[in-house]
Amino acid sequence: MEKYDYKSIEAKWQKVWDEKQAFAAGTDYSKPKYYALVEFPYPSGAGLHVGHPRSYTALDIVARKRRMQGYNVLYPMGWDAFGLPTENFAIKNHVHPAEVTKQNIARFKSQLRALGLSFDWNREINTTDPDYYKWTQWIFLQLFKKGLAYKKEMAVNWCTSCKCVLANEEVVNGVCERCGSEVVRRNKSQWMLKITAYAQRLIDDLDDVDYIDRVKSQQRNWIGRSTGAEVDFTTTEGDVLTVYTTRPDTLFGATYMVISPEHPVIEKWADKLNNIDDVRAYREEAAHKSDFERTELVKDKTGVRLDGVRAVNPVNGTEIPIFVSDYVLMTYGTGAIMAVPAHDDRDWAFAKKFDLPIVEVVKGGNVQEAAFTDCATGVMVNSGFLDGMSVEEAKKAITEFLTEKGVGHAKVNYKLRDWVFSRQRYWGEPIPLVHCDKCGWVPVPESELPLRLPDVDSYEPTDDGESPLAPMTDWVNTTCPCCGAPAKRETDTMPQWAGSSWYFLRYMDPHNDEALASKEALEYWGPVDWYNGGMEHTTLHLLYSRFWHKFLYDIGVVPYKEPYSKRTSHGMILGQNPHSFVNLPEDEKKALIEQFGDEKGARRHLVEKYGEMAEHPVVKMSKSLGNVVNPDETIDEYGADTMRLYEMFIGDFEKSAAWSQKAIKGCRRFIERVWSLFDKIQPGDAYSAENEVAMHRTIQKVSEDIENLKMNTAIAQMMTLLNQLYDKGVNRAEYRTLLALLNPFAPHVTEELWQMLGESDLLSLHTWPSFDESKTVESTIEIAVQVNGKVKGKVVLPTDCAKDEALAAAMADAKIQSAIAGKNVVKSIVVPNKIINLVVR
RNA sequence: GCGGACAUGGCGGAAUUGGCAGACGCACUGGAUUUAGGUUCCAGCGGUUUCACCGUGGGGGUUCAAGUCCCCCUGUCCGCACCA
Repeated sequence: MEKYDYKSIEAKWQKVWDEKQAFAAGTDYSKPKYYALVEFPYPSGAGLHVGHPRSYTALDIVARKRRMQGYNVLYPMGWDAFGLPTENFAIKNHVHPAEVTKQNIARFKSQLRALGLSFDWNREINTTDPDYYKWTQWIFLQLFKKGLAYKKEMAVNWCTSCKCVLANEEVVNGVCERCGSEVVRRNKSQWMLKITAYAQRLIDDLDDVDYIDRVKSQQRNWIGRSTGAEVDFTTTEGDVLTVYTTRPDTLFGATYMVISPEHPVIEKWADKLNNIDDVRAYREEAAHKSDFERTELVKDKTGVRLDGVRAVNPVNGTEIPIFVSDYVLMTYGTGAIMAVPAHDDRDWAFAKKFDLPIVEVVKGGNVQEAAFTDCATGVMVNSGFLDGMSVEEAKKAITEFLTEKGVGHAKVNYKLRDWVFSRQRYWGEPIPLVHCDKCGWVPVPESELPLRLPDVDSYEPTDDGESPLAPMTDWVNTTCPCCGAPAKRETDTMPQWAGSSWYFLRYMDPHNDEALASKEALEYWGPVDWYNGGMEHTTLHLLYSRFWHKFLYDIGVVPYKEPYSKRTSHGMILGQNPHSFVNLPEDEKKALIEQFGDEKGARRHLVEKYGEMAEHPVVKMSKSLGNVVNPDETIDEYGADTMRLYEMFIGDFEKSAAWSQKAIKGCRRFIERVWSLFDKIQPGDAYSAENEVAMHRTIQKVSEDIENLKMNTAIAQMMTLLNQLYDKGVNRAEYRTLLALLNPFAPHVTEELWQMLGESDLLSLHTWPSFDESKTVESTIEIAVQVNGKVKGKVVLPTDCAKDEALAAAMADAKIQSAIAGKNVVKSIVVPNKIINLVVR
């Protein structure tokens, strides 16, 4: 038999699949459909990362299995190509971003093709294609027409390096998610999308979809629903200050109030405040703090008391002071709180610092030492008519009381904020709106879409926060579609998340120029049956696209309320840290130990030299560490089949895993052994008696494991089977089944071997093997026999044999007899087909 | 601080959900083939004082039986973070 020549085999079958259009999704809508989806990549200049194929291969396996099971499968791929890195590269190298995008896509595409992924390339999409973003703009216009897009002057997150506004979701620990630079607050007029209008539905409908739990809980957490009450406090100025609280039960314990530095009432009261200068100074200080500084100082509370105005507690008439402090946010609730230091950690810290009274209203802790925040066990005290109630009872009673008196009511709040939707950059979808002095903001007529990005001389972002499109007067100056008067175009563009918020719909009917997709296609293909992607998109892309989809559902464009039936998530592929002690070559380890006394000293030295990360043997791949694994080289050295198999075998799919240049060899050996087994095939149309159970078990295990993304154990099972076939012999029927099971994982080599068997059809489109559950069990089974819980012997019994028979066989065993000799068997447990345990004394 | 996940050989990881811990692979050790290296094949591979005992981060508990269930502790990772 010839040598396993993976290079020519892989090239050959990729060409055949392409020529035969083997993986094109069919348009026969009477067949059962399956829509498998992976997140389309941002085509960066760095090319494909070894992390990309982990997700793509896993769902490729699912898609290939579904095809073999007879489904009409849609497994598409495209490009999320708008975005800053491309624009920055274009600026630096004086090329048009469209040109950069084209080159990057070409590279990505050839890399993906080399992996043998069964994408339907006829349906390839690109978010920067005007025929695509025409519909992104169209959806935006529908949002605008329904009042869900609005422009607002507000404090926004401004990345000092990207010179661009960021969404809340793009700010991580006070710095830019993308570039890590400082993010500051700036007041700017921005387009906003009212995602908050969908907050409750985005929570509720999670009950109807099959997402892994951590995705659901992270989304719920991000939306942040809380229930409580709004309470009106009158003030000595007569104005009413409304607060939001989740603990209305503690109202009797409110000993002061705090308002946010941005609260409008401050300027209203300016004349009445004896210390207005101090208050203004404090407000200025707070405004100039970056998000980073504000979160840095979490522990230390600052604030200024409003001297001259006091509030009145509505339940007991007590006059209480009002403070300004930046621990109260203008963007949540009403921007004002009632402070109950006895039962809230932050209020407690503030009260201690400013020496304010702490009044216990829920019994159960020592409120002079720490706030008592437990809601489950406490009993109300010092609270008039609430005394003696539990916290839950008191919440209900006080809310009813406030409602009756007209000074409060139950209220639900969400942490979720509206989506800041404009960016002051070039490489994004133009926002299709025109501003007319007479008519205000007017949509570009739908017949004029797409509104194309004009060519500009400079893509440079500007320090004053204007879009690079702003100086393009020819483009900017237009006429009002409404009244014909001179008007100006919006020059901001959409954020990168726009194009990806609906792309899965376009795959269903990618060439339609009359609608984003036809009704029939939307009805047939949707919703996505299985969507896999990264955890980092849980609160961004995944939430945004659910929002857009619900909106499209509301206006009758799509016929179902959730876009994705099932969502799973893969772990990252990490690299070895070359600076970590355990990864050093042995001689270097020795040298360091000698130099610094012991391993501890050597490690300390490495931490001093390279920082804390030296203690982590496994880290993210990065150019600076030189631990980036190049997929092209890996495919060149081992082949795509080996690479696919290894990425699936590397570990638990949901957890991050470290790439090992050594471990990949095991997968290559496995394929070589499958190849070599070909020479040992005996004739036979049915499984041999010796292998039958193993065959059925393997089919069952592989079939089930694929559904649960347990690819590592599916492969282990096939390896076990292969070992047995080497041991016990293999016939044609067995070999055919092995090839079919392995095909989704290693499609090229199995296709080649299939052809070598004399088959003329494509294995990729052949039927998936079936198993008979009754044939997955052996007729006899070896059972461990324990004495007092310790294994003392083993007996071979017929499967499902009677308990007394099993017990008799165990007692007859010589080893067991000696283990229980001279003792009394006081109890015997027989679990059929599992274990026998004798309790002796 | 709040929420979630996790802890098993030298390493990645299995364990039918309470029933023989360490499947499968990597690395390693011996042997065979080979001029040699690589490849391939055979055997071994948790620990120890090896006819046995001890072993799933540590301590307690439930049970005939615990990696798996309960309580406490320690550690790691992730998400959110002054959200009232």
